[in-house]
Amino acid sequence: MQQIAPLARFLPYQLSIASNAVSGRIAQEYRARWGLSVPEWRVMALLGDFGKITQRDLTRLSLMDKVAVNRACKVLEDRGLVERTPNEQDGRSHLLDLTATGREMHGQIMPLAREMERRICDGFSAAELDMFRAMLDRLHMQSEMVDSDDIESDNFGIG
Amino acid sequence: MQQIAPLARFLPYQLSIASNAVSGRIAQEYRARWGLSVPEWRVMALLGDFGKITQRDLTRLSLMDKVAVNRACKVLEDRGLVERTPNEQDGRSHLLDLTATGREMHGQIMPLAREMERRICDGFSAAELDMFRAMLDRLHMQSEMVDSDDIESDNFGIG
DNA sequence: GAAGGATAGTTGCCGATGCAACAAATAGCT
DNA sequence: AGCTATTTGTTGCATCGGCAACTATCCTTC
Repeated sequence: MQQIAPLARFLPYQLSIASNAVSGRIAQEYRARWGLSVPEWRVMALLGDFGKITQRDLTRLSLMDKVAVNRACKVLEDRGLVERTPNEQDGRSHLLDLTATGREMHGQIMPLAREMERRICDGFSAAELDMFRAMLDRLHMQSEMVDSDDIESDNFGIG
Repeated sequence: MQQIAPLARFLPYQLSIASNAVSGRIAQEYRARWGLSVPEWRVMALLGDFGKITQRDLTRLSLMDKVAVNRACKVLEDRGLVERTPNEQDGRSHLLDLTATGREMHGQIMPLAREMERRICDGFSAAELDMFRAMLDRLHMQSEMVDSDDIESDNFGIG
């Protein structure tokens, strides 16, 4: 058991456990302080920035599943943090926005988010973080471009 | 909707969606080709490298929950890819290892893993990837060191 | 060697997440 | 206008993953 597992150098794995650790730590904080789940927190963050938008807009902005957005909105509405008004341009959807209570909570939530981000990233320069973000975005893109058939045909590059 | 959402610059969020995209893409591949879940794949990778070890060892090496390891082992055993032999040093546990069939599958799985990693990381230098891995590990560590009470006491650093 | 505590593995349960199917409304085509 | 396809939001269902509780075995201490 002295040997370092190759798994520990498999980048998708390292990415996964780092992401789980960071997200888990932040989720724990929001749950403990305000009883908010991650999707709920994301919706509040977006509504605070964008004001009256639809669930569809929230889905696109958050990159979450529309069902996750819908459930988060429902919970927030039941808690009186978010309100819906009819959308006169489109009868299928509603316009969502923070209530006064929701706006007040948003004012506490965002500073905590920034502070936790700052602490988690403590010790890295702005340039390092920018490069890190750029790499994340590119890995994200490139993972979606990998073509299965392509891999199949060359026998994993070992044939 | 022209504005770039601040959420898109929130590092834990970027980390989360990048990780989900990468893991999801790879998980899809393993599911389609061999019907393996991510935990099952990880167990096979570790058994291929370490040979006869216990579930406890697998839990430590994989950083997964012991329940996840147990369920993965059970599925792999039922599929005839993994076998248990009694552990003479400790009657509570068994020694797990790949069967001949499992070893054959392992021989196909690992090249695919490396090839997908290579394609997802295509365009980055070894130095960039090393730095990226180091940052992942450090973010992981630092997220676990953030102290709630500490944040509480300074009112999120906003006075 | 018996008792108490620790550890390995297992099971059940609950919450989170995602997809498929659906209803309501809109948009496009003729 | 009327028919069809698309889009938005919603519900139900299956799955996944983690935690708590439990059993069996081991270790320590007396």
